[in-house]
Amino acid sequence: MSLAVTIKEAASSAIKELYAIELGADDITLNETKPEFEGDYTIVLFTLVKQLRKSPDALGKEIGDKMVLSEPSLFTAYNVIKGFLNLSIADTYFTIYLQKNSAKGLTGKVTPTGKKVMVEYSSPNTNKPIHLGHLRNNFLGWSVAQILKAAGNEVMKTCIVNDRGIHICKSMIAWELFANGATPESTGIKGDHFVGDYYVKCEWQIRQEAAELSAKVDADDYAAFSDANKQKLIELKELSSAIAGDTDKDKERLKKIEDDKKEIIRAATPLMKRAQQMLVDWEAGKPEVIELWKKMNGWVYKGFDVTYKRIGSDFDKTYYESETYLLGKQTVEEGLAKGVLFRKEDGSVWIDLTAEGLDEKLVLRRDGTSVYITQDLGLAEEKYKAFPYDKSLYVIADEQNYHMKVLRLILQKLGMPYADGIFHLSYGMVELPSGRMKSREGTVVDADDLVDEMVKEAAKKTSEKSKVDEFSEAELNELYETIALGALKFFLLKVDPKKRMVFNPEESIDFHGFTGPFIQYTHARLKSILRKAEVSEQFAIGNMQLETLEKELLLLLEQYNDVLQQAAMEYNPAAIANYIYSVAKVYNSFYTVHSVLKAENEEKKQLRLQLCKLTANVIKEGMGLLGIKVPERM
RNA sequence: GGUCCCGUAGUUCAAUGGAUAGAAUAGAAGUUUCCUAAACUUUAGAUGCAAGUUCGAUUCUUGCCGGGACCA
Repeated sequence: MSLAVTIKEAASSAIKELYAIELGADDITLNETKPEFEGDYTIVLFTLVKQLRKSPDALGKEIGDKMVLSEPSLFTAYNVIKGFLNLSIADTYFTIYLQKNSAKGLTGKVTPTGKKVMVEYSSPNTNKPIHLGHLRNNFLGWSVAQILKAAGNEVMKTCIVNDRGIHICKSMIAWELFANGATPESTGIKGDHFVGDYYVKCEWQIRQEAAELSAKVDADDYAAFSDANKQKLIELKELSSAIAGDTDKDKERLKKIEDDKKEIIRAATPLMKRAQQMLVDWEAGKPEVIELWKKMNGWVYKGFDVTYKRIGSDFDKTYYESETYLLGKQTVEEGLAKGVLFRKEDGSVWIDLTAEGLDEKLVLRRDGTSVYITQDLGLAEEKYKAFPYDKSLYVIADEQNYHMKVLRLILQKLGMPYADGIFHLSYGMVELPSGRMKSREGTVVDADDLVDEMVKEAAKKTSEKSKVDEFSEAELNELYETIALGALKFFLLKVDPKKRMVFNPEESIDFHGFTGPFIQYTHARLKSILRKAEVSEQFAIGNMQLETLEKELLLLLEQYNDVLQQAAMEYNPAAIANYIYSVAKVYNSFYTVHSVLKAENEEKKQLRLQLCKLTANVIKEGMGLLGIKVPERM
């Protein structure tokens, strides 16, 4: 049982004895005591005033007296200031804790919850390489899965690969047109980048064609368009000429008209038509299209494998959209039978979510083809069959909030037993100082490039510091990777997932302060000490007096399990990151003030060695939860 | 037009309704005969605006202003 819980229970039993009122641990507000006051933990008395009908000061005195009296080995003193009851915890509590825990690692202590949790994350598209935004997703998903495992859950990591669709066809078309049979092997370009380049080429070409078509449209040449679209374009033209365009509202309307026009023109370009046709051929299973598709996706997967391995993402099960995109139609049928869904006159199927404050939502087109949400309905079913979960997390960016809300609602209305367990772990987008990353404008930060650059930076910094002269080249390279990825992962995980964050390529690559390398460095220093002296587990340290910083450190270390539980409950790796950082920070302060190897006496030395060992363990495990390795030396 | 999210030092991030709002960076000033100075110490600097609930509000409610996302 953690110290915080122990204190709460002690308080609640004191209150019970004093006032014959039963309070649960949750009714007691417990904080760490602010440094300017005497004490370690603080009970906020205001919350108790109403129920116990006494002044805060009187309550503090009575409860404090009672607690110190009934558990003298735990509480050594108390004071009451302005409605706060500050309790001092006996040093022996910490020394005993230290002795118990320094020897063993911390993992495996948690009791299994018996709960199954599925975590879906990463979910890449096979038309472009992984970028910075994906990295946040990958790190977050992996870390949350790890945290949930550590908290005693059975976890299954899944990935849904978006391997079909019009965007995939675009890369294929461009490759056919421009590649002359080139391959990743022949060019030496990583497969995912290779394919991504053709996607970009295709987009670029489409824009050229669209510009030409647009000029024709402006000259009233509609030869390239169907009658219906010709009509629409003419209408749009008339509409826009009717708008004055000087107010903001007008400008907005004009922009919308312009966008509609662009969309129609884009769709009429030869390349878009070809891509559309290719998608039809793909769905029809046309052999040469399927073959090309397999070949190009194969290149992409080879590239992804390299990146995934490097950044440490892995999955227990991978779903492919090409295999799931037809799913969900049966679910729609069931929904119709149950009357949850309804069919409109044109044959399309909808769900009415107006009662929930949302709109009507299309779930099946009138020609019977799927929309995005159709297959998500089907995939949800598949996932539950494969792993009957209590919770199913979808790690998806917050731009999908509406979509995920609808998905969950539909499944709930259909009465699916797993619907309530669905949770959208929504995270904010990563932005650049100049704003949102846009692949069309080429402002996307590529993951491979970014990691390379950080490795280079890590190598430079390490050679400046040079405490690893005896390392082989292979060991050095491993160290650089460890530091670079440590910096990157920590940077992306230290922020609350829900919040949008800004990545500044120049400034964010930092190895000082609140960063991964700072913690890695602290760990290396710890290990350096531990290599120089034997830690004797048998040594009795039970009755020693603690220095302020020793106690402060132990107080923090003792909270490890509570923090883990909290992080698991909130699906929030940032809670771990913040905690580990404060551990490292306090340790560094301790390190400068007190010597371990040259401690005042042998007992102190042993105590501090054990303290070092426990600190190193906590740092290693905590960083492990974030997917960050800590080096033995750096 | 509708729904949702976000506004905290110059900048990037913290803060289960609790005490004088924490860090990091950038700025200023220091600390290497001693376990790794990627460290440590000192210093200055912030809750968008206006009401409300409360003993107490960065946190909850409402309105406004500003930024973003989505739906149509």
